[in-house]
Amino acid sequence: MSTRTGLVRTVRDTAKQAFGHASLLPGQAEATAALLDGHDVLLIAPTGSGKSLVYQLAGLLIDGPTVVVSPLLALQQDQIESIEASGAGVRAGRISSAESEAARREVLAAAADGSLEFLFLAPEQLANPDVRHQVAELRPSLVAVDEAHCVSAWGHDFRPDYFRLGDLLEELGRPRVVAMTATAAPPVREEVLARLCLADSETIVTGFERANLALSVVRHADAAGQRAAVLDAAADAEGSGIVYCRTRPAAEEYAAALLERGRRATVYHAGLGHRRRSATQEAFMTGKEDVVVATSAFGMGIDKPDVRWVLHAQAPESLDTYYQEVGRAGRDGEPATGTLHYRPEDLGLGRFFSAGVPKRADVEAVVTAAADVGDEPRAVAEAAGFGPRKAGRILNLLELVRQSRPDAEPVDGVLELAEAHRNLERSRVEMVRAYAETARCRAEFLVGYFGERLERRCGACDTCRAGTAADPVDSAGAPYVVQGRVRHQEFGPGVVTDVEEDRLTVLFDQVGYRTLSLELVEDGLLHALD
DNA sequence: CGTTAGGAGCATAAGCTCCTAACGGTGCATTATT
Repeated sequence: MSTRTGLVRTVRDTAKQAFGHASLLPGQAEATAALLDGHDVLLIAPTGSGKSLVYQLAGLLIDGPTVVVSPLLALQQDQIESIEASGAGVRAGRISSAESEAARREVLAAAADGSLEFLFLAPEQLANPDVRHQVAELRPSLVAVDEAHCVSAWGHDFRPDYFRLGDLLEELGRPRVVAMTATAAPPVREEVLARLCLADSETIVTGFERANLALSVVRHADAAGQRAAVLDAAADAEGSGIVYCRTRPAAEEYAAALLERGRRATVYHAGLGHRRRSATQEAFMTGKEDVVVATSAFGMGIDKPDVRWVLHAQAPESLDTYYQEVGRAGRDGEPATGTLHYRPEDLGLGRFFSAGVPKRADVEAVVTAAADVGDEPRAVAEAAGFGPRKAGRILNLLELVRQSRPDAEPVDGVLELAEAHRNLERSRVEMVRAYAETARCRAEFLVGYFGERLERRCGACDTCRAGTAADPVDSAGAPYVVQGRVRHQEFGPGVVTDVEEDRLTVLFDQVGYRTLSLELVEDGLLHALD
């Protein structure tokens, strides 16, 4: 009997005694036992699969307080209430801009005397030196990073403190870390592991397949036809559903048109104010509203089991986003649909939103400022005369250059890294095109994008039903295998992410995803490394 | 990158074309006003 088997037994006993769970879901015991065994863990499991229980169990079983890093204040509130109502008899609290100074002192004092086990905060709080030092003095033994894909998705520019999270956790005394997310394609996994410095870690992945979800794509030639088709589909679809739009005006417009057609529809986006947003979410959760027409703001924390359909009025920015959004349909296991209304022109928005390469002069200004005033982002922003976001992004890139290529000239290094990142972002947009235009099984394609393999085609998507989808290629014995390292004469090193009969897709370090014809590659253009 | 709103030009005038400029997503925290 290994110690791991004994630890799994301990975890199961605690789940039963403290939380009243007679059995655990796939991955829960395994992930918790790995933490107890002294490892960091990257846990990739769908929403509703009980990721939270992993850090809750580990938090109870490991001495010392647990810090939970969570991106949204509303999400933190839900989790705190759920812990305090769980029957485990432990307290949870948080530090955020929504609490008074007195409330913050009380929470810190309770954590220090051991009466509060779980302390929630956003990365921006840890970026504040005062808060960070106070939290470090609690000697936290475990850190849970919830929605860990944010490190990659938001860290580069939108919320740069996510990018520094690994360094910030280092200053808490390097506690054990469990990073949790519902989706992470290989480059996202790699980035989360690297940014959070999870060296001696275990990655635990539970199923990506959603057998009850029928995927389809409707292609449009013009915007008017697209709009009409979206409205028809959303007006007639049975049960509750979500319509995803790319812009706020589009969401407003579709919601109004659906209301006019007699559908109980309401709009949700970040321009609407907190009160109205939480009212909309509540109305949707309780079934008072049938349809929510939303931007990507409507997402994290939405766990309504009986969403019957998710409809994308326009192409999403990436398949990572798409899987998250479409995955909100059919959590109850009953049949559900995910339909993408696709017009190639809509991919242009993805290009626009992905960050460009900064100007050389701006990079030079930040490098100079950092040499003068140090690495504190706010100080650098002020010294360089930039806004915090612009300065933060360049500073993040500079930090990466220092870590990965200490001998490089900093300005050139930053520009090269920014270019590689832009290439990756653009290639991810191209993967949306590839998904929309594929003749293969949609589910197989999507699951393959996340580095997993579907043994047989789903049988439920539009291409399977139309008979165009072939069975998955058996790559055993083939020269290129999924996850294998390769080197291309022009594009450099990369990892194979997909193998088809006549072509393969490779994620290159420098240029992102590329789909290559096997025929063209045969003349020594691509070499398998091992 | 793609869409659209608005102005200029044309010139029987009204409405058409052409051009340009502006706009487009996700949230933390902080700060100044009611």
